[in-house]
Amino acid sequence: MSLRHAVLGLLARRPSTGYELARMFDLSLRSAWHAKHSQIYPELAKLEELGWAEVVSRGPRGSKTYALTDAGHSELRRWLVEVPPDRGQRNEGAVRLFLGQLLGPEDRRAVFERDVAYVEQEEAELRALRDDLDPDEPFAAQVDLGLRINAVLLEWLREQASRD
Amino acid sequence: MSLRHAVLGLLARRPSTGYELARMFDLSLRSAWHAKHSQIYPELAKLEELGWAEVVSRGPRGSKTYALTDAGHSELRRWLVEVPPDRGQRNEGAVRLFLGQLLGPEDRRAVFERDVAYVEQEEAELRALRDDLDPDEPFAAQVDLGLRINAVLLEWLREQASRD
DNA sequence: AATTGACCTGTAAGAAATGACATGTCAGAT
DNA sequence: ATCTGACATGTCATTTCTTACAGGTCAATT
Repeated sequence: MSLRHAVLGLLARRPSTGYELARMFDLSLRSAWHAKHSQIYPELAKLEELGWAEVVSRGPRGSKTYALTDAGHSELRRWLVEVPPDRGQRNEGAVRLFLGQLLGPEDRRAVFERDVAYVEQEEAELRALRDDLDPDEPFAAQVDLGLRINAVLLEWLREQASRD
Repeated sequence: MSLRHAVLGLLARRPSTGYELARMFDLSLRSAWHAKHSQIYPELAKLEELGWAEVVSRGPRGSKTYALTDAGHSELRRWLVEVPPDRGQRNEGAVRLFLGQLLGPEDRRAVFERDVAYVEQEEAELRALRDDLDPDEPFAAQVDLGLRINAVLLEWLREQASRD
């Protein structure tokens, strides 16, 4: 299960509340993993039970900020370094790209143009993110990768949209 | 649920048995969606029940070849064209890339080098696939996209592995 | 003073996915 | 003749994920 280690990894970046983690899954991590708050809160409880995270402070609205324990840090490292990655993925957008060839010319064009619009918007968001990021923050490399992949995807989509 | 439409899409490409579908999920579709045979067989039964697919022939070892019905084709088209894509994805490899920044220089290098090796191998497979593919087969464009994304990923991974 | 919207945490039923179990066929090699 | 490996289909218990329900706080606007 990757959710556990995704949460562990986000907490390693900075101590957070469940609410903040939910937002991170929707924003920075959205092109890698997705999780709802209804999964996150029980998972935080589980991490605490395992001794990998603990509540380090409580906010005025009942919020609980979790941080990794030493055991949590070493578990995260162990997982990243020693556990062979599970390469299987679930990506509906990619399934659609794969199946786009089945459509007739008009439908195909419409579908690819919809995707072009989406990727363009994502590109704008990534650019904005990069521009107000400390350039020597380590996370900048990941944003850069996102931009590069978006660029080739956009080029390919445009080729497909203008095909026939 | 995308599994349903992924199966529908594979059957639209060519009528297949559950066993063949399972292999396609492991091979051609592996970077987009993953499904085990234990999910595929019940799904085929469901598709038949919905009237979207039917058994068109039976092989000597009890195999059943399914094909789309007309209703199945129009459902697939409807989904591709009219249903807004679910952009949420699950990709453990991407989570790991995202979290790689948390590691110390040595661990990070080892992890990125493992990924380089994996992507190189995948690249070789994609090249082989492209080379024995009819160049005007529509599927060739998808293989090409895979190769382009692999290329930028490989470049980025090498940069990361040789950083510091 | 009331309202709105962001913040904040949880639970529970049901759907989807995995891993293990279970069974059998057929072709080719030893 | 036996064995191995690919072919082939299914079920079931458990785990994971989604959707819907449910409740409460606080700051800023009206």
